Amino acid sequence: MYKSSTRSFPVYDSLRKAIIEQALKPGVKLPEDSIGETFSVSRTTVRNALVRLDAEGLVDLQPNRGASVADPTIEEAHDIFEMRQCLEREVMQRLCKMDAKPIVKALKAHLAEEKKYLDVDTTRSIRLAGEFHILLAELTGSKILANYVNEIVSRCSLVLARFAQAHSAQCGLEEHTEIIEAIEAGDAERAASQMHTHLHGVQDRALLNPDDQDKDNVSDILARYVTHNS
Amino acid sequence: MYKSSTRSFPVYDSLRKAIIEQALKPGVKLPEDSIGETFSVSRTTVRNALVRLDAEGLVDLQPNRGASVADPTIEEAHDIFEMRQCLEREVMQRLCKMDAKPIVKALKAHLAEEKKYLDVDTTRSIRLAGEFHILLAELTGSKILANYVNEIVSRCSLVLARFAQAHSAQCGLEEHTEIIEAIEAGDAERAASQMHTHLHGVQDRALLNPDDQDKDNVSDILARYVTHNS
DNA sequence: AAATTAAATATTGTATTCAATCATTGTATC
DNA sequence: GATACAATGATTGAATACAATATTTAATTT
Repeated sequence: MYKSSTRSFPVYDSLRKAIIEQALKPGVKLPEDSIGETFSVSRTTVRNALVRLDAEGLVDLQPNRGASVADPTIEEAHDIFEMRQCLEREVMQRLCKMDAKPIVKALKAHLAEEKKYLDVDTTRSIRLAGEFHILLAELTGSKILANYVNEIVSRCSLVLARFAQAHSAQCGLEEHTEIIEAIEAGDAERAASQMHTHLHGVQDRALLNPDDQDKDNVSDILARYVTHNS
Repeated sequence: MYKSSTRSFPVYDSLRKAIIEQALKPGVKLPEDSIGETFSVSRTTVRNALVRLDAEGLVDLQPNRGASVADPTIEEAHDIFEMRQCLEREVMQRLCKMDAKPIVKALKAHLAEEKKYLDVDTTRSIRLAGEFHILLAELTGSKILANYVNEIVSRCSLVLARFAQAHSAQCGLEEHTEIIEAIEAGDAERAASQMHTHLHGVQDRALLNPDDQDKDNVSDILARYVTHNS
């Protein structure tokens, strides 16, 4: 998935995770210097990571003014969710045309994992909920589609970080279960509609009564993400 | 759209155009040195452009082995076209929910341009045909969707460069006309189906009897793209 | 002659350096 | 007290330099 230099990958990956897990909030400045110090790499290396994150829409890079965590407007927020609806509908339709057996097996395994950490490890729980959607996309067998879904799910996390009140908008486990059942039945119509309802729920809880957040500093937050593997 | 350093933009843009216009064929190596010389910039600057192009899927960046123009497999080629179908269907559905008047006006203006250069300037003609699809996406008002379409259209050019025999697979003007008519009628079903047929035609002509191409060098080709503003 | 190894060359990875631009603070003026 | 300006400091832009890794060529061995 990611290529390019060995050293910039950890920077890219840590920043990405920190943004998705909402430790780095939208609008926070990302100075090359301090990030470089945190990871003991040069600015050159940091910059590569930032360019990539900018291309993925997680970071906003402005000439001569540096990088900051992307800070979507409410319009962009809606756009992003609408795009996600489109992509995940496609995922549902494709999955329902395929052999359900191995797909359902993989999904149920993931669901078990989700259950396991529910009310135990919140951070992990949130991550797993997101990864459920990515797994769905991967199971279509299309790397391109999976990439797009991965990207849009990340950007949705960003939107939630920006507009939702703390963790109000999370994936419901039962809804994931229902989606799996629809796929098992090979009912594309139902699967797509379940997914639509599911995502719409998340979106509504997030965007109906948006709650403006305030930002804070970087270095200490980021420090916790250094070599924070898995 | 693109941000980041002033100097790397021309490099990014020229490479992008050269790849899309199929002057730089899939698999061709893109050494940082020679590209830097062509644009009179340092490798640092070139590299930024390459990282970005890699993120967009037009360039393949491998650790310690440099960059080359992406060289999609036949499976990826199908994936890319399928993805494009998905995205452009979305575009059609959105456009048909909107006020047709200004949309149709913009599209007809573009179509006139396409007609103007047909059989006159082949390169321009091909570019305009691609831009018709991008214009459609932009008219939805969603920057995110427009970006995705832009990206996927570029990647389709790459696929055509890789598998189609020279210019066998081009957009038909009449088909663009029919799409506009469907939008004018506000008939989402028909618009989507027209678009599907249109794209399927291009795909078929390209991927049914794929024709392996051979590659050649970079510098002289790129030279024609330096500050090729228009 | 074919295959292996070793040396030389070319290319990329990354840090460092200096220049250019932006942000901030302090000062003067109205 | 508010605004405009100037000087300082901080941050980014981009080239250079050196290290690490690949690739090519030549030499050696079988």
